[in-house]
Amino acid sequence: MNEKEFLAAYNKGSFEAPLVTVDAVLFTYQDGQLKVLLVERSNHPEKGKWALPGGFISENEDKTLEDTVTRKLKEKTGVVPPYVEQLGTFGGACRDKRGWSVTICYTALIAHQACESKLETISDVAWLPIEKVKKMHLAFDHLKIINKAHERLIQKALYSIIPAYALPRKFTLPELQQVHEVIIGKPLQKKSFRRRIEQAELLADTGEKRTERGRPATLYSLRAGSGKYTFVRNLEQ
Amino acid sequence: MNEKEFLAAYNKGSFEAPLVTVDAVLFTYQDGQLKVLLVERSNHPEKGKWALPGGFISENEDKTLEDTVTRKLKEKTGVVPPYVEQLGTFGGACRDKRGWSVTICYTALIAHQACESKLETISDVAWLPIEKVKKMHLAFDHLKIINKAHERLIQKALYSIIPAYALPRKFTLPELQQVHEVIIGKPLQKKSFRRRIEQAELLADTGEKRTERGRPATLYSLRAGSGKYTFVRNLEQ
DNA sequence: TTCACTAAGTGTCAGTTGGTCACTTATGGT
DNA sequence: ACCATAAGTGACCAACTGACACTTAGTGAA
Repeated sequence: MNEKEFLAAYNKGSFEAPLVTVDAVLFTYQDGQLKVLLVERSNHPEKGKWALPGGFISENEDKTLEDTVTRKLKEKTGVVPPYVEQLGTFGGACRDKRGWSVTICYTALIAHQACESKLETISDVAWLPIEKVKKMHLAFDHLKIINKAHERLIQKALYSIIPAYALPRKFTLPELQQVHEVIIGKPLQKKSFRRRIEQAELLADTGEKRTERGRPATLYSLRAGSGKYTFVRNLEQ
Repeated sequence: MNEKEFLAAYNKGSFEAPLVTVDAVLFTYQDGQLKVLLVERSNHPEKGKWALPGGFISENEDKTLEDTVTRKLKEKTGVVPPYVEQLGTFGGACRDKRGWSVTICYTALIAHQACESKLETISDVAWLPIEKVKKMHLAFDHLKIINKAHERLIQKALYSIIPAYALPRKFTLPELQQVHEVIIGKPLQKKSFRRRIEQAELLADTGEKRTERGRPATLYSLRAGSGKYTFVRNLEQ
């Protein structure tokens, strides 16, 4: 079938288009764990199972795919996460029993504190530790998607300071190192970590300190405009 | 609109789903240049303009998105490229005048020799040098997509030997270096390049040599099973 | 006020990697 | 036999990274 034939069938409605959704793997750091935001499905198929937050494109409200994902995340968390990046698109004939489906997935990071109030008002949404999630049986192929998002996040933790977006605006270097360690799953050398971060010149010293047992730690924030230049070495993506 | 309402509208046909296509940026190395395979559009919209090869998902023929992209590339080149990787998905309300559209894009590499015979039989398909393409006015947002694919390919040329897939099965290290240099757009140091490649242990010495002025060059081939382990350093993608 | 405890942050050295460039090697042609 | 040409290597230096001991700045108890 060529393009002309396809479009003729499509316009007649005699062609079944794939179901298109936009989903997000939203990470945060809470209680020393890396957590993922999941939603309990209230509709068939896969009713009752945990799934990634997401939904259908709204041709009225959305101009871009990013509009869709941020709209959906705002519905669940009340805020737009500071970091959102496309992860990949998963599609196929068998991933949804209704037939061919395609989901465009995003990875996002947020400080859990930023959306605490909203989350308390919704019962079917929860932060779940990624280690626990990996043993669960999620809806569709969402576990595969989460695994891919985690793999990518590990790479980012090794070569960038993007994990900082999982923390509140002000944070200490030891805190940031903990986030990296939890993401990667193994301890990092303090000196090497700090060197890497400092060389990147992507953090701004707020001048403030935080004290709680031991020497006070300097509070840093992500430098303005570091959105696209968050990489420590001259790698990209 | 929640999921239930959406699905009700969708099933009634009262909801206009986005037009979903799968496209590919297929690169090759020919005559000292990096080239991209483009197709001249024979249908509205954008009729007559050059566009990326691609098309609609066939719910009969395709089980996965990779099936769609390889099927489409085989239609144009006669063969399935040895390297195909998802690049990203581009969607929005304005990129196609017909309304909301989504295109899932792939990057692919192939030796131009592998598809020469087929290409001679199709008149509206051509290898165009990327430098020329960047100054052209392509259909839809395809130039933006090609630029993104090129940026990603540059990163791969810096840290992997994936560009080897743009060459025939057997090639010399100086040839591979040329491909990398053309992709990156600047010369590379011979010794550093060779060290990087050798350390990766991803090439197999075929035992053969190729002579044409000067000392004969050793012919290498990509090691079997190096498909997913093509990276020189322990980076990922 | 002094001392112990804790955790942040630094100094330093050794091993590794990467850039540079001159050198050697293998071939064909004069 | 020698030269031209291009492949492939040796060797040095600078930069980066890991490892770990050390110093520093705070709290709280004697």
